[in-house]
Amino acid sequence: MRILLVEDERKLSQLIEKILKQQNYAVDVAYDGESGLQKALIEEYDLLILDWTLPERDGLSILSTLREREKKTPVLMLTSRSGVEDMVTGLDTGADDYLAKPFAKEVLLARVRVLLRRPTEVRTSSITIADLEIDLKAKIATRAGQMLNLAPREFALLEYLATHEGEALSREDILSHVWDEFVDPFSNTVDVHIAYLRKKVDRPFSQKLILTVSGIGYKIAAP
Amino acid sequence: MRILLVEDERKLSQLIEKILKQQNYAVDVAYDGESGLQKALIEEYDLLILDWTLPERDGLSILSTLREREKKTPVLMLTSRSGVEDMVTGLDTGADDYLAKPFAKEVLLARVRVLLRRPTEVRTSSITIADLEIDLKAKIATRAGQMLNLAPREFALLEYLATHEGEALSREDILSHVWDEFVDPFSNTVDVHIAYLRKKVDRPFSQKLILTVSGIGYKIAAP
DNA sequence: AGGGGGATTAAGAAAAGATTAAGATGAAAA
DNA sequence: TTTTCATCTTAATCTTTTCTTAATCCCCCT
Repeated sequence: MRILLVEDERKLSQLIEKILKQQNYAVDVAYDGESGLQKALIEEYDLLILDWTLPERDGLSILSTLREREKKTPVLMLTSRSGVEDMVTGLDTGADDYLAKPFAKEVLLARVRVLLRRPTEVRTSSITIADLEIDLKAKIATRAGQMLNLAPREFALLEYLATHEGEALSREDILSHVWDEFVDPFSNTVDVHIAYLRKKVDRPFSQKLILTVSGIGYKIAAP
Repeated sequence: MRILLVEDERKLSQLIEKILKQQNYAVDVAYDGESGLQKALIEEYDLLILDWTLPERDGLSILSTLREREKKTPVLMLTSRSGVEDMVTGLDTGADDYLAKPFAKEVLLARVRVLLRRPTEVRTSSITIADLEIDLKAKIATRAGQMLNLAPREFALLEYLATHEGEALSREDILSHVWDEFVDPFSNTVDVHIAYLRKKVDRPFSQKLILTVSGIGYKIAAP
């Protein structure tokens, strides 16, 4: 875990650096706002610890600049001010936490741990087959960057095929996974919906992805 | 945004409930640890506010049980203790923040905003989608610089949609995050409020941002 | 030529969604 | 406390989209 500390008071910065390094964090230190901002922009940190009052450029300014530039790194603001106003401003500008000086070593470390465990990367639940992309969360399918306007059942059908890419699926399989129990098992509704899907997914493009497996059923696969 | 408050002191819980509801949050309240835990396990909350000392089961125990069960809902711990020890314990058990009683209203709200904002996206207290801007702190929405006069529930609905930009949300999802536990789950009230919101957000403009995902629900997205 | 998949299409049925109006509710003002 | 006003919910009606049925077409094989 890599942490950038921006703090101009040498005594304090050395102390914090030592505390963090004892915990095996990789720590970079900047002693003024301008160089702190530069480092934060260039390098990829897991956490920034910013003092509020700094020479050149204060912590709040660094923070808002970073957020404008879409930098999502968690930020812990450090301050000697105890005013409610400042704290609210800091948090609303995009800080994730706020710590008033002086603080106990253990409190600092607990806060750091909270902010570092955050990388709850949201797994983008999407499937890609050749130039076809299926975003399961947004319920959007695109091919060659072009949005396909699929009806609910069409999307469900595509989703089922795509989660079994390359696998030949029987009509019964498809029927039982994409339709509910009340559907007539002798109807040709799967064929019809495959046709609908092809009209949108394959017809406008040269590469066909939805393939017929004669005597069996259908499958989807990159060529 | 739906919040569960677990606090046994009636005076305080009523006060907090009022403060939060003024901000258009949907608030459920539990007055002891056991029922609080049950609610937290069953319902989908965006934030839990837990008092440390509670009858039946204390806040820390609720927290650790939830984390064992893989519930990742953000947690704000409330406490009258100011001890460093307790705070460290709370944070390390999985709390995301910690607030010592007594606290200022504005501080509580700032903390709540931090914990409610989108974990993946840039952390600021406003959301922009195309020319639509939503100020989560001031509870103001503007489009093309023009102020939209949204009713409380309309704003809450827009806020929920916007924090999940691009994602198709089911009516049940929406109902459970924008309304509290006493709403009738079979009513069409979501549809109606979507219509209200559209009248203000989309109708006067050419680009439609609030989209229907047939068979699923709704989503908000830039075109 | 006939038969067995399979593909396609149109039309009506069914489901889902949009819109409104009216009454209920609840908070602020008088 | 009563009145007023904005907001919310219910329920009915209208509109749009989606789904299924069933008829026809197609193509390959023997």
